[in-house]
Amino acid sequence: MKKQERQQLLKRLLTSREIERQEDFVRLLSEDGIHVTQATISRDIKEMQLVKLPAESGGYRYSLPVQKKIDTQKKLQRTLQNAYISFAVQDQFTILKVLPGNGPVIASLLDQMRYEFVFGTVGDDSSVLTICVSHQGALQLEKTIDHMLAD
Amino acid sequence: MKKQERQQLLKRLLTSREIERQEDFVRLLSEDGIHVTQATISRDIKEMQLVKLPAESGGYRYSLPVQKKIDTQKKLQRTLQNAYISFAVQDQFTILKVLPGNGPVIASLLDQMRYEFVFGTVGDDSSVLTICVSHQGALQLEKTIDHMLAD
DNA sequence: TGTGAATATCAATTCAAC
DNA sequence: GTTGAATTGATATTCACA
Repeated sequence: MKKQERQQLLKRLLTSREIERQEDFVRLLSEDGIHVTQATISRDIKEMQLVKLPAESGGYRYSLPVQKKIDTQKKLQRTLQNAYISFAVQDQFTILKVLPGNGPVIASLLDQMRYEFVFGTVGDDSSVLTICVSHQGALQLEKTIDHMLAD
Repeated sequence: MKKQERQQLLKRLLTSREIERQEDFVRLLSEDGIHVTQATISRDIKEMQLVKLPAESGGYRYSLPVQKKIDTQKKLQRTLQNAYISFAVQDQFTILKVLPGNGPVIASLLDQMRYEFVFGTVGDDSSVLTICVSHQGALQLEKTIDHMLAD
């Protein structure tokens, strides 16, 4: 049993079972006849960049890596905090005013976040127009941006 | 100092500092004159659904929640595992054949994943055409899909 | 390099108090 | 409902060795 094969198996387990603890991996693997210790699982998890998430259910779940999304959100937040001027909502539209030069990057980052309430975004030098799926959606976007600015 | 204020502060710290351990939070808060214990931070982290990520640098970082991205990936993987028929690469293009009805949802999920090597995706009833940024990118997409199917 | 055994470190929970 | 102190529980690392 090579490390790589084991790690493939870990991924498979991750999507097919609820893994709360590293010991769960140890147990499930041993049911498949693969005997490793928690120490090895810990190393695998680090290497695979798996994460332990607080689950909605109240417990914890191990999950696949998520680095990119986080990076995007961080960048958007930082950019907003640096460049924000004003925000307005009308119907399903929003207009975000930002410091010159920041419109396109913010529009792009908003796109990348793939908010389900955003239909599309376009940014010129100092404005970002967002078309939301509804007025409700526009309000959600407002809330989201407020949060980022407040954080 | 209310819990909510403290949690806002935690978010701010998260984006402005590198937090490796819960004790880092305790220390940084106490520098701001806010005295709580690791137990409280642990509860905050659970409630805010923060995650401890294996960092590229080798250590660990606490980070903002990431549930949505994970959900998307899981859904894409499950859908692919259910509906996959074949995959082909030519130049910077790929054609994925799937069971009837699954093309649009897979195209959409692929879009949502925002793979940096994918330029654009379009799905009809049973096919998904992806335009990648390069032939290399197309190969990366192939690898990604293979992984999902293998997991 | 990869691993287990033991250990150290870190995180989650319990329990009492407010 | 919220917290700290103490504790338990879980995870990361060290060290020896294959």
